[in-house]
Order: sequence, then structure tokens, then C-alpha cells
Amino acid sequence: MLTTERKALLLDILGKEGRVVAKEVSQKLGLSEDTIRRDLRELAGEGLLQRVHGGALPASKALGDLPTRRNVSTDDKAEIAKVAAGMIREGQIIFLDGGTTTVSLARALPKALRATVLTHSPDIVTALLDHPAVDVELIGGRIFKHSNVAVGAVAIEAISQIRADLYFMGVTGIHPEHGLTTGDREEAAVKRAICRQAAETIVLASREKLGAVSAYGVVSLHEVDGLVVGSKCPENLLGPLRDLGIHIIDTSA
Amino acid sequence: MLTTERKALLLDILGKEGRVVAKEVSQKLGLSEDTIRRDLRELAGEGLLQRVHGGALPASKALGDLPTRRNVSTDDKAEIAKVAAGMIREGQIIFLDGGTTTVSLARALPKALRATVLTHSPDIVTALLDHPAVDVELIGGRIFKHSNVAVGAVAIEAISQIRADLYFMGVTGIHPEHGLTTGDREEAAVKRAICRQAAETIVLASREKLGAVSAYGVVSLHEVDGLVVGSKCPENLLGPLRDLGIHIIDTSA
DNA sequence: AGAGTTCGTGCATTTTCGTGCAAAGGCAAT
DNA sequence: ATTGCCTTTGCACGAAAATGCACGAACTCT
Repeated sequence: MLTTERKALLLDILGKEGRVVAKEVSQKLGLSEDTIRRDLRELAGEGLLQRVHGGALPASKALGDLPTRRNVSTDDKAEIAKVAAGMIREGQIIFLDGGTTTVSLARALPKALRATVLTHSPDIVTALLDHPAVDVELIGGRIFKHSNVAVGAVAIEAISQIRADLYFMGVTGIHPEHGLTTGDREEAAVKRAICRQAAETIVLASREKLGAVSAYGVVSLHEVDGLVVGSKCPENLLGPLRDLGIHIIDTSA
Repeated sequence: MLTTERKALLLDILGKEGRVVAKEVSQKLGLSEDTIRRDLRELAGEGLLQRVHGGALPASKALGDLPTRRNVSTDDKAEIAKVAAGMIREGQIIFLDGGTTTVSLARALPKALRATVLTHSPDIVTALLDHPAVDVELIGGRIFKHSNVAVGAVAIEAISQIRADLYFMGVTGIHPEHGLTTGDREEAAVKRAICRQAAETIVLASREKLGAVSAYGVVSLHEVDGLVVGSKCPENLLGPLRDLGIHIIDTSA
């Protein structure tokens, strides 16, 4: 078995099954796990896949640091993404924020959906590469590395020249009094700008965001047209928001 | 057994089985492995196959789709990336093209290097996330999915407002007469625009690009200030380029 | 917190590579 | 025929690559 060939095979498996398990492959090929691990390590070095404990995952799914991302309400996010995806109509122009939840949303879009997606997030762009019917328009600007999105005057200028039907916003805090908040001023400014240009703003919030407050305000809750939350949200958190007239979409519905 | 005949046989096996193992063939034909290796080396020199440890694989994958493209001559690319990375000075403003080679370059940049990178490629942005000292400025525009880069009027407009010290360009073809070529008209236009804004343009080309010609012209070779190629490039391909006054940087140097 | 995996690295062994060299054969001019 | 030149082939040898094993560290799960 030629080394190069084997690496190609690994990528092949990855493409077909969405993951590679070092142990399985080593048994199937009759080679030591060390060899497979080494291959995976090298492929990861070239950015062709993402190394994880026990094997490897596609590189495109590399977002945020692993320890954080792994345990935080993953099912929640997948649910939210699925519901949000269902809100999009054929032919609409959609603004997608950066963040793990919105990337899930992008990935959850029907492959056949004909729509236009505007985004300032490279991750969203990558997630939509295999949605042939979706046109993607990327907003440029200075990259804010902590969240991997474009920010700054250039981004806001570009945003101000576009109008969208829907904006799916991600935030780090949503609070009855303090409204929507996020951890960076520049990001907040961009979100605000997008909000202005979108006919409708939908906030995606996994459970831990409810009732939380971060440093920088984005917009007040009056600007929000809808809020998609996970299915297991306690009413004591949702109630105050509902009272403010926000349309709350529960994923259990 | 005639030499030519044997080479044809090797290509035949490659076509049928998708690979050639030097040892197997040498035993089957009753010849030394050296002879087979020599044949393979020569065929590789003609671009008819790709030499790998233990044998050879098809070369035609250079034109495949994105996932496939990524496997082609990866060592070559890593070498090129390393050398190119060494050409960057502290504090410079660099334009990085999209493409696998330039992504390797991004990854190969010293973590401590203080510089500004301009790019229209989401992949480059992602690759630079863990380079804290590198400022990244993303060029927006319509996403051309085949290569995952921003193109179109918006991109070109944004590019025209920036000037850079260095531009590392990737192409699919570089030919003494036809100059630099690539497979998409929009991409060609973007590359041309960047070239205009950069003080110096360096082309990165793995072996299979030399002498190749694609559909759309980018710029003539006069615009090129440097060319970085892999270490094992035959002189018959490099000579004509050198004659045009292009500064060729061999990775073996 | 502890048991069981998995990881990465260093090291030794085996395989493969590339080059230099010489033997063997073909071919043309002398 | 002989000489000189070129090609082909195999062999030798140092270099590079690939693989497996061992061991201590890191990770996962309960």
C-alpha cells in the first residue's frame, strides 16, 4: 500500500462517512495505528482534515476551540438550526451572522433551496460551498479573530448598501431589560448595521444565552421580530421576553 | 522488451488499476526495480503520472474537483510554501490568493510575524486565525464556489482601494508564450486587479503547473517578479521562463 | 478520582530512492 | 573489422522515507 494512496483513501473515507476512526482503518488495512495516526496528523498539518481524539473529522467543521464547542448544547443548536432553516422561503435574501449556531443553520439549509446568503463570516461561506443553489455574497472587512468575522468601517459600509429579507442573528446574551448583547464592540456595531438593513431580524439563542448579559449592547428587543430557542427552555426565562411582544419559536413545536 | 513498450505498459497498468507498484512490476517483468523506477521517473518528468514512494499514481488529478485537487503534490506545495513564507519581511502588507498552495503558505507563516494579510479567500482567513500578530483584511464579493474565493465587481472595487508590498499568486497554468492562465474568467480578473495594486508579484507553482495553459489569461509574464517552484523541476521547463528574465526561486536553494 | 484509551515522540528496522559506475549491446562512421 | 558513441540495464551505496514499538503524557468516561 503506497503512502500517498493511503492518505487519499483516508480523505475518501472522510468524505463518504464524515469521519475517520484510526483504529478501524488500521485494522482494515492491516497496519499499525501509529501509521494511521501519523497520516492523519500530516493531513491535519496540511489543513485537509481536523484531528480529534480517536480519529479525524472534516476540516471545514473546525470552528472555535474543541473543548468549549464540544459540550455546549450541541443538540440544542442543531434543533434551533433546523427550525430556523425552515423559516426561509425560496428566493429570499438572507443575512447570516457568524457563530456556531448560524453555521449549523447554513449546513442545515436544504441543498435545493434557491436563495441568496449575505455574510461577513468565512465559516458560513465554507459551510455553504456544497449548496449549489445558494448564492453567497461575502462582506469584507478587518477580521476579528476571536469570532472569525469581518468587522470595521469597511464591513459596515458594505452592509449599508444591501437590503435583506431576513437576518439570523447570534448573540451571547439576551435579557429582558438589557436587550441583546455581545462580547465585542465592533461585532456589536456590525450586528446593529445588519439589523438596520434587514426587513426582519430573527435571533438564534441556545439555552445558556437566555437571561445573560455581555459587555456591549447590540439593539433593544424591540428590533427583534423572532427568537428561536431550544425545546427545553424554562418558562421563567421565556415569559419576560414573550411579554415584550417577541415572537418565540420553540423547537418542540 | 523495448523501453518504450515497457513505459506504455506502465501507463496501461496505471490506467487499469489506478496505481503502479515498482516492486510488483519489476518481479512480473523480471527486471530490476531500478529500471522500473527509472521509467516511472521519466514518465513523471513528462507529466504522465505522479511519482510517489513505492510506485506511481495518476497525474490527471490536477484538474479534478476541489477535494481531489488538494492531494496533488503536497510535499511540493509544502516546500514552496515554506520558501515563500521566508520572503516576507516584518511589517509588510501581503496579498494572498486563494488556493491550496497559498493556504499552505498562510499556515507556514511564523506565528510571531507581524504583518498585514489581504485576501479574498475565506480559507486563508481561517488558516490565519492562530497567527495573532497577523492582521487580516478580507475582501468581499460574490463567492465563486469552485475555488471558494470572492469575485465580481465588488471584490475588484475593494481591491482597487488597497496597495500591497507583495502578492503571492496561484495559477493553474504558467507558460512561456501564453503567460499566466487560470480556469475562470472572474478569477482571472481578480488576480489581474490585485497584480495592479501590488508592488511585487510572486507566483507559486507546483510542478504540474509549469508549461500548462488554461482557458483564461491573467497577465503576461512581464508582470511577474518572482516564481517559486518545487525543487525537482526539470530544467527544460524552467529554462524558457528564466530566459524571460523571471527570477526563479528553487526550493532546494 | 481512577481505569482505560489515545496521543505524540524517540528510536530501531526495513523499504525505497537516487546517483554514480560499469558491463553489454546497437549503430554509424571510419 | 574496428573504433567511438550512445542507450539500456543492473549493481552498489549512502540518503531518505516508512513503519512499528515503547514509554510517558494527555485525554475520556464513569
